[in-house]
Amino acid sequence: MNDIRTHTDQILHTKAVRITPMRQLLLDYILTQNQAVGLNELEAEFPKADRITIYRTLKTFEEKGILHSIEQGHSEVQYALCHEECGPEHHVDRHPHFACERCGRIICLEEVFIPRVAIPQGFIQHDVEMTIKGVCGECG
Amino acid sequence: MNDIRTHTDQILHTKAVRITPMRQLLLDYILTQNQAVGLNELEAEFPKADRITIYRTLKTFEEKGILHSIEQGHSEVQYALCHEECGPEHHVDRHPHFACERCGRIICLEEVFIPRVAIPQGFIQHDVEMTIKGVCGECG
DNA sequence: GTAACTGCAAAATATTTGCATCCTT
DNA sequence: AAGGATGCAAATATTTTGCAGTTAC
Repeated sequence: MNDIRTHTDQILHTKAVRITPMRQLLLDYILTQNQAVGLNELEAEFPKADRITIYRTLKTFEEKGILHSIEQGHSEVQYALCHEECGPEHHVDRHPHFACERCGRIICLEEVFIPRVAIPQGFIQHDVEMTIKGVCGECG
Repeated sequence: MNDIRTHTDQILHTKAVRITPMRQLLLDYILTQNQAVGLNELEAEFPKADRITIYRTLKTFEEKGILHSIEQGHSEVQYALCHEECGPEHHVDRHPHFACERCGRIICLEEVFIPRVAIPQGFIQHDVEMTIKGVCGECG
């Protein structure tokens, strides 16, 4: 327990994000999940917390390189933990995401490398997003 | 001009979608674009058309395999033309999309093949979505 | 002390459904 | 004729901004 808290503060400190109770609370929770989380889930998990503050905390975490966002489909944006090297204006989360059609979970496939594809002449690539849709191991 | 109209009707007929003026209008327009379109663009292009009808037309086109949807980012869903083989419950639009950070256009990279990546044991893959973000040839 | 964070309010944007009427097949 | 499409209305969901009070550093 204390380890998690310590880890949380460490992350916040490393990424130059002010340590506040709200941020500790949210990051603690996200660290225990091994799937991406969305705003609605966090709001349900912490009913006392203000929805807008959670929203802005996620945005801050994304901007500072603690979380990365995943666009899953016609629903809500999901957030998952970043690599350690991520920082402001610098994300290296180039792994695919798996979106389960049954349970709706978004799972980071961190061990899977996204192959670089050829883009047309004159185009500049900054980032890639890859989402695989199907049925996860627990639902299959 | 007549060629486009004929082509439009051909597509509608082939994909078993009833031919109506609204659908001809929208599909005609989409056929002339070589980038993905969104609901707002279509509404602006056809001010007399009902927004909800456009919305449902896009949904129908997607369901019947005429258009496929692209989730670009924290904005609106975009739609682009399908391959000919696409039909209800059967999409084969497995090409990457390029999202330009300057002009916001979504361009289908139809000639680029999405490499198949390894997914964990027990997972079943149904579909892939890949979006490359950067600067397009015209903006670079 | 200062800049940043929080909570409350409110708005802007996007997505979706109901229903009566009209149109395509 | 019958089932599907359209337009009007309205609801739901999602994302975003403003501002005053509070807090971390």
